[in-house]
Order: sequence, then C-alpha cells, then structure tokens
Amino acid sequence: MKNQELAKIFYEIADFLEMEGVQFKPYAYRKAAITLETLEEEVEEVYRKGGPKALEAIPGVGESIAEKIEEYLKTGKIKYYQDLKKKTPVNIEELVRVEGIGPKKVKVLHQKLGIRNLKDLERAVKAHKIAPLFGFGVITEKNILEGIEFLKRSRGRFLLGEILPKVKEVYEKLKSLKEVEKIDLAGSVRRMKETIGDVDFLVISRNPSRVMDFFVSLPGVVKIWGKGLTKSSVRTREGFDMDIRVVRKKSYGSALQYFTGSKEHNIAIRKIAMERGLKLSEYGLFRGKRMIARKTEEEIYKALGMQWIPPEMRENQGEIEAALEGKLPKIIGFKDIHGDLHCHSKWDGGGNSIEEMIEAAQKMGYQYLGIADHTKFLRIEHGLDEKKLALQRKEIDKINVKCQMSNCKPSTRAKLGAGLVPHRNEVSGAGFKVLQGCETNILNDGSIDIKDEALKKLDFVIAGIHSNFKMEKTKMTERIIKAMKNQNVDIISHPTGRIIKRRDEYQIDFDKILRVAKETGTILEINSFPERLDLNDQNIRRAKEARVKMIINTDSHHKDQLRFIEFGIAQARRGWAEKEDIINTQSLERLLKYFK
DNA sequence: GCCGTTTTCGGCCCGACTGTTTTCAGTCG
Repeated sequence: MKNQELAKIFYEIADFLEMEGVQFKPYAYRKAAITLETLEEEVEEVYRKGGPKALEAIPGVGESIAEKIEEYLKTGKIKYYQDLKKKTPVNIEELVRVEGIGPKKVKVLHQKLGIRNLKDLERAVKAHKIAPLFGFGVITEKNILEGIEFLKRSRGRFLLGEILPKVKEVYEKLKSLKEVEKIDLAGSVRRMKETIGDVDFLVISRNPSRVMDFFVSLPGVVKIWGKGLTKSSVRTREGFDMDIRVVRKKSYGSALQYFTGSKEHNIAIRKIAMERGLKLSEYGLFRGKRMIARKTEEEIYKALGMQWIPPEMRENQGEIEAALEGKLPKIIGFKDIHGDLHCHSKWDGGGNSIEEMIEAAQKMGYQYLGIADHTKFLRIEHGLDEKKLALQRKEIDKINVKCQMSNCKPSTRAKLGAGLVPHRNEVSGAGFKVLQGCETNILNDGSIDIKDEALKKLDFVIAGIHSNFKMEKTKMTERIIKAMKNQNVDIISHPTGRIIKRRDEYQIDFDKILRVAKETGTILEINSFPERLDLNDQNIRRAKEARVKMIINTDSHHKDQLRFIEFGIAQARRGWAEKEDIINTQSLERLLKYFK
C-alpha cells in the first residue's frame, strides 16, 4: 500500500508547490501520483527488483521523484515534503477539498487569518472574517460555508474504491492464517456501498486469541480501539476502522446475515420472523427455544419463506417483498459483461496506447473495446479534433485487421482459450474488435463540439457535460435533451455529474431525461469510476423502470483502471439491473444495433 | 520535474467561468 501513500504525498507536494506559485512542477508531481495510484505492481517490489533505475522506468517518475520514493521506502519520510509542510503548516489536502478553494486561497487564508484546517476555516466563515479579505467576498464566503457543509455531510465515510484494495489485502492475510477456518467480509463492503463507514470481517476459528493478536498487529494499524476474544477493533493508517468478529461455526450464517445489514433490511427481516412466531438474531433463527436455521444465510432466508437476497440489494427497498414472492430479478454479474466502451488512450493523454488497452481488455475476457477519447473542447485533456479523429480511425482499422488475422491463427486461439478468455468467448471464433468512439462535450446550448460529418464516421458517440455545471435546472435539462436528440449521440456519459464527497449532481429533471432517452433510444452510462458511480443505484432503478437502456463503462484513462468495472457492476446490482438492461452484456453484433 | 515519430533543452498547463481586484486571478475539468 506504499503506492497509495506515496501518491497522496505527491498530490500534496503538488498543492504546496502550486500555493507557492511554482510552475510545471505541480503537474509533474500529479502525473507521478496518478501513475502510482493505478500501478499494479507494488512500488516496493519494483525497487527491490531493480533499484532506483527501475523506479525511473515508471512513467512520470524521473531521477528526482525516484530519489524521493527511495527515501520514503528506506526511512518512511520525505524531507522535501516535510520541509514544505514546515514552511506552511496547513492541512492543505483537507482545505482544498472545499469546493472553490484552491492552493492560492489557502495561502491567503493562512497568512491573513492563520487558518490551518477545516475547523479554523469554519470558525472564520461563521465570524464573517472571510468576506473582507482581498480577493474574497460575500458570495465566496457563502460558497465556502456551503462547501464545508457538504464535506461534513460525507465525513467519516470512505470511497469503496479507495479502501477496497487495502481491505482485500487484509482479507488475504487473514485467510492465509492457519487458525482461520473461514472468513468473509460483512457490512457495507459486502453490500458494495459506494462509501464505507467501517470494515467488518467475520471469522470462524478455534484459536481466536491467535487471530486477534495477528489482527491488531497488522501493518498499518495505528490504533487499537479494543481487543477481546470475540471482537477486536482497530484504526488503519488510512483513517478507517476495521472490526473483526470471531463467531461459532454453527451460527455462522445468522452472524453473516446479521453483520451484513443493512440495518433497515435486518429490521424488516426480523419483523417477518416475528410475524411467523420466530425470533432472528445473530445467533440463529429460533422457534421458542428450538433452533431452526443458522448455519448458512441460504438456510435462514429459506426458513423465512423467501429467496436468498444478494447483499447488494439488502436495503429494504422492496427486495424483501420480491424475495417472498420468489420474484427477485436476476441481477447482472461480471461474467455477463463483454466489453467496455468508454476508454481513453494515449491519443488524448491517457496512460496507454490503444494496443495496450486491448491487451488489458482481452485479459478481462472481453470481446470488444471502445476507444472514446475526449474531443477538442477539452484542450487540457488534449481533446481530438475532426482531423485527429480521422487519423485515429485509420490506426484503429489497422489494429482490427491485425486482431482478426492473429485471432484466426490456431496457436493464438488456443492460447486465448487456455486462460485469457476463460468463460464466455466460446460462442464463436469471432476475433476481438476495437470500436472507435469519442467522448464529446455538450456545450452550453446543447450542441456538440464536433461536426456531425465527423461523428457519422465513428462506430459510436458518447456525449457528456464537462463545463458549466451550475446551470439552472430547466436550462441544464434542455441542454442534455438537445444532445440526446442529436442523431449521432448514442450514449450520455456520467449523466448526473456528481463526484462523491466533492460535488453534488447538477440540477436536472431526471424523469424528463429518462423520457427523452427512451424516445430517442439514447443509452445512459453507469460510470464505474469510484468517485463517480454515476448513474447511482437509485437512478439505475428509475432508468430500469423507465425501460431505458444503460451501459456499464469504466472511463479508464489507464489500462489498470479497466478493473474499476467491478464498482460499476456492483452499482448496477444495487440498482437491480438485469442483463437485458445493460447493453454491454450483448454480443458485438447485437450491441451495434443499439447505436443510432 | 519529466520527456523525446516536435526536441537531451525547451516545452509542458488550455479555456470557460466565477467573483471581484472593474481588468483579471483563482478554480475547475
């Protein structure tokens, strides 16, 4: 997990340098941070194998940053970073999370008012000390207050995507312990909620004391809240808490059901048990003193007269009624997904070439991949213009010919069959296909920033809002509707624009958007990026009910981000989406029919 | 500070929007 720690430090260094008005360096540090964040290999491992030279081979890492990584691995500190913090002792990472506040404003706030953290800032805002400052004003003061309120609402919760890698690491370590007979994740992590309060592990063990010793001494544990034989609780360096519970084998199912939640789901389930003269607790399902079920979750749900409910659906949002009637939807799973249509390449400044993205997609077992680079409005993302799109078309056509040829060779196919495409391409010998799309920008008036003639030549077109998020509701709705009515626009990316914990959805009439999406056959995206997950679970259900088609995409800017699909799928499951609701569960031929 | 089918040095980090300093700096994607 050194990768994440270093990334965080480099992001902060970038902010500090920006505060000082340093040019270009912040960009370099951020670039390095992004690569480290998504690097598959542990940076420690890279260093162990090849020393500083190997570090420098990481894109975005040169001599100087490699030295800093080395210093951190050896000493756990980076002097350069500590000096920066000493010079301006502010919690910059916390402060810039407030919308409208950047490094420059932090500097002024610190110099003039001695503000060091969010608490100081809140106090100053409430005392109206901000507005009179040079460069600030009444509106800014109000915006800052709103920004703080928003942050507070989401405080104490972590992005699932942020903590899942660490959680999986701990899970594997516990699992490998010989004293651990069985282990499961419970709580909101098992339900794959987009944000997580704390992490719960459930374990069967004959030697709880040994398990607990191991748990509280895991690397990265900074505080032990409590340690006993049935429950222990710790805080990690990343700031979230982890609980572990050792339960008896015979009541494992009821314990797992109980600790998975949600609370609302459990209350409703217990009520049903009560109505039938039963009692459900973490120790089992009882009639009087007689135990009826407790070993597995399936057993318990069955004894209550209902289908087993996938954890993602356990929110008391109608799933219990459906399960009682035996009418739970068959929600989608990873094996249903055949491709990802929102991927960026080096053409727009993404991390990998089209070929590298394909290779990664094939490893995921996909049949097709859509390259959808940004278009010209987004200059900083090196957006492509009509000319570049035409050039890219040529490259993609060439790659497709190559793909077809290599896939026809028996040796290659045998190799693919041997493991790379494990569970689904058996349907046909059809080769892997790359589709050319693009992610265009919906301008203020709802028009698209690329000419229609150029769009027509693409396999599909994504359109999204990347500017002017604070439009008034009817205007914003009209803006998106106009884009959906464009004959070339197939998909609307991240339709509500929210960034979890940072930015609310933009103001739109979602029902109206759904109606027009249905009319025009426009597909709404479920963006898998951990901070987006947009559409969210609720909106996915609304879209499903409106019979609007959706697509689960990753928006990958790097090949390692293709695995974010896990989060998009989880969100779709939480939104009850079935195979027929999601178009990238279809074969290539059928997929193409959904496009205008 | 990084990088090279545009270069081992000189580019990179643009453009819209917002709010305020009323001519432009800071923020955001």
